[in-house]
Amino acid sequence: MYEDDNITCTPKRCVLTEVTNSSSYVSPNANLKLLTNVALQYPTPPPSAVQRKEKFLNLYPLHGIGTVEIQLDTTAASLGVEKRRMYDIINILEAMQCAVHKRKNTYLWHGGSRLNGFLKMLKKQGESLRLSEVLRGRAPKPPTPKHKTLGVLAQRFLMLFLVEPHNTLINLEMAVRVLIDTSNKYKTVLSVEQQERQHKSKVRRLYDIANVFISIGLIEKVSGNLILKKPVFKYVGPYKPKKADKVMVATPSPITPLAVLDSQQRASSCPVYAGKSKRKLEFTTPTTSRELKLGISTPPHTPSHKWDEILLVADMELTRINNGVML
DNA sequence: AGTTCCCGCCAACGT
DNA sequence: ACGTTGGCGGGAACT
Repeated sequence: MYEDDNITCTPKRCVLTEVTNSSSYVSPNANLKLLTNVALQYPTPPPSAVQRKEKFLNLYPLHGIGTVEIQLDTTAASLGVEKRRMYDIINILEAMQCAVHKRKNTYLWHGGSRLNGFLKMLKKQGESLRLSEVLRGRAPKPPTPKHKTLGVLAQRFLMLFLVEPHNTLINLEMAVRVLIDTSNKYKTVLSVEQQERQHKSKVRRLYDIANVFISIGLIEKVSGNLILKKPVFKYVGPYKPKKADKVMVATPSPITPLAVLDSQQRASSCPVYAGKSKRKLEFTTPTTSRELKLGISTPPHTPSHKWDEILLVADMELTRINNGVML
């Protein structure tokens, strides 16, 4: 994937004099200038920013290169992006265990070697967090840590897919509602528009995350959705959660988000953000956690019907709206 | 007019 | 102090 993919057609080839209407000889330097000017006459590809992630993964592919060190500053330079943007990418990748923070400015790149195992663990954690139920408004949202939010958000976003039947469609709005704990223990009641801004902000984060996930082939954007105007995503990654057993349509039970649900959260159930050092949030490595054999004994078949999927999403939307109304 | 995402301020943390 | 990370939201760029 190269960034000039955007150029839909190659400009017709012609001699310099044809475009510059100058026929006299010019020095190489002047020639260069001319070329630059000429180049500017043609449609330029958009300042490849969306492709930052692709560029990065081009440099550090998921497979093929072993374990290598990544220097943030030099990588940023070679990608032609500011360093700040490197964090956006690497934090998400780190949350997927593709890289570990080694020391200042340095990450160790593992690529996708640990991905499968990690996905299994994420699924486990997603179950511990009862995300399936949270999705349907039947369980309290897990508390969100205050640090490493991008990484945690990324992990939990992925958990949603892993915990649900395969091919479940998830949209960002819904994910944010589910994943972001809006309860602030300090009665600093956020105004409606504050909540609004916060929500939008989180959706922005999720866009970044989703794009990285797309880049590493974990999810796909499902376009042409006629029912919901917002984009929905589906999991297409390596480790298939489970065979879709009969897509069940969640009961649209409007529930009171936080009132009904008093949290009997157990910290033990979410090792994701264990560790209390403010910044130092290690994401649990599969090596340290005891072996988790996932007993997915879900044989069923019934290849999920597209409409069932859509219904499910629509239903979740409904639930979401219901919840929203009662905020 | 809404969706998607770029960009950079600046705070929180580390040294 | 000063450098490194990264939360966060305005608003540009795209539909």
